[in-house]
Amino acid sequence: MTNHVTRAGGTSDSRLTQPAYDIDPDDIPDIVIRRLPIYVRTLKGLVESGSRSVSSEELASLIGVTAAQIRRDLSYFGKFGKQGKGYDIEHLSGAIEQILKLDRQWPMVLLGMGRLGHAIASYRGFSRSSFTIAGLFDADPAKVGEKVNDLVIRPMSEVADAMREEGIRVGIIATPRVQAQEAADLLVKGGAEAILNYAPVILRVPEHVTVREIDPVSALQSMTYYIDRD
Amino acid sequence: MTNHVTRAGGTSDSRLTQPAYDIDPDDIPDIVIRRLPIYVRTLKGLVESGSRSVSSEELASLIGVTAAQIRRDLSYFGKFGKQGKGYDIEHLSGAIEQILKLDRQWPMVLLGMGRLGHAIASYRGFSRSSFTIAGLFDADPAKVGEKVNDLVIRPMSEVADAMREEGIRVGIIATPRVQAQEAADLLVKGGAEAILNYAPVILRVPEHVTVREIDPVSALQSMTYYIDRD
DNA sequence: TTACACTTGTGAACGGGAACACGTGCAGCC
DNA sequence: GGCTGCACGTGTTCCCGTTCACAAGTGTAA
Repeated sequence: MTNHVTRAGGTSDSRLTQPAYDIDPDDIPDIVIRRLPIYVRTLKGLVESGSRSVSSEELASLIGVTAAQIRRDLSYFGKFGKQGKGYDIEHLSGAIEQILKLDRQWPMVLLGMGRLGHAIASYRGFSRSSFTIAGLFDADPAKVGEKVNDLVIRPMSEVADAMREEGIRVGIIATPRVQAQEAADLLVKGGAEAILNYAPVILRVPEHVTVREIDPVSALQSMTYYIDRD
Repeated sequence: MTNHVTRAGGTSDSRLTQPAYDIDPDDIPDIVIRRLPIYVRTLKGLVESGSRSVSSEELASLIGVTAAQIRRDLSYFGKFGKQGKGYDIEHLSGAIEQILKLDRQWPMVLLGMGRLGHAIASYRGFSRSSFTIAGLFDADPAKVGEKVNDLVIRPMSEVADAMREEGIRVGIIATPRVQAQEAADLLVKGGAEAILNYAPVILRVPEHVTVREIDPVSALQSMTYYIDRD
């Protein structure tokens, strides 16, 4: 995690071009990075509604944060707005997508093809974004060979090789809890740099690998704390 | 959100009893609350492995946080440990479950019975915890009447009434994006205090309603930022 | 019984992200 | 074309969660 973020070249949008050289990704709080997808999503909604530009104030009220926070967040990456005018929606949206490297397709492997794995494999939300499930894997020989959405389930042992061959660096873990760490190790062996973990375990991975947890049960378990009456 | 947290009565475990009166839930950072389910989960894992007690140090390294943080987190709710000894695993686990109100069953309604809704309805992770899906709802008349795991899909218009009748205060939204706010409004109307939202939208809800987002696409989109090479 | 090793609970210090507040520059209008 | 006002970008302040550090309590062993 020591390279620089916004690559030269890319789009030919010459107005509103930001410098954005010499930004160390490590200097930007992760919390800021996690807000960026929300900004993109909201901006795309605004495009649909036909707007050309937004102020930080409007965007903020749409998202439910403060305008100052949006301005500060964006300032980490450059200058995207015009004083007195606001932000050009399409431009800003594109710029953030570029920052997040969403201006390309990301193939992913999916590990664990039980009920959850099947559901994820069929989930349409991924394909609508920049992500494609390109490989399905399961440790159970009985499941290997089964066809799901034009993909054949392959044996777990082949994950690392498949990732290297196909240049895949994003993995999804949907195995049972006890096999999740093992799955993570395989992903790391295959060169994974990003892991989406649906198993309720804290994974041990090297420094350079990012992990995000999807944990609906924890989410529910923390919400009940706030429920008032019995 | 102005009542007090740890109710009197409950378990009869008289050793290691903490005071815990006069704790205002609002005074405790939400981030702390969100860590508690992880503590419980880890403690339960330790029970299985046969241990009797843990130190904050051990627990911390298991979870991947600092020992000081665990001690501080727990201190918001009372005194659960013994100096020189650590924490009694079973007791601490039970105490946190009580704090989170996991010492009972929470029935939930599930709104939106598309692919995602079906997957959630069949998800075993909920039933293994303190949560049960008690009602399925969809706006599409064609889906109404369909039976899924012993439950019949009911029309969306009946949500609020059903919740009040059955005393349900937790809802899951699995509708398409554009119907999610509408679904949230119905849940609020039915008296929901906790909403688990799988739709990629920011929901507008009254102050006293807690919402947690499950958003795998955002998670992926923020991770690609950190991926190094092309 | 005393000494010692261990670990908690918490006051105090620290650090980092959020919010404030304003100088600056662009836009639009008379 | 000059003037007015709006909204960005950012130096500064503030706040809150995290970490430090240690006094005090507990168990063990000689």
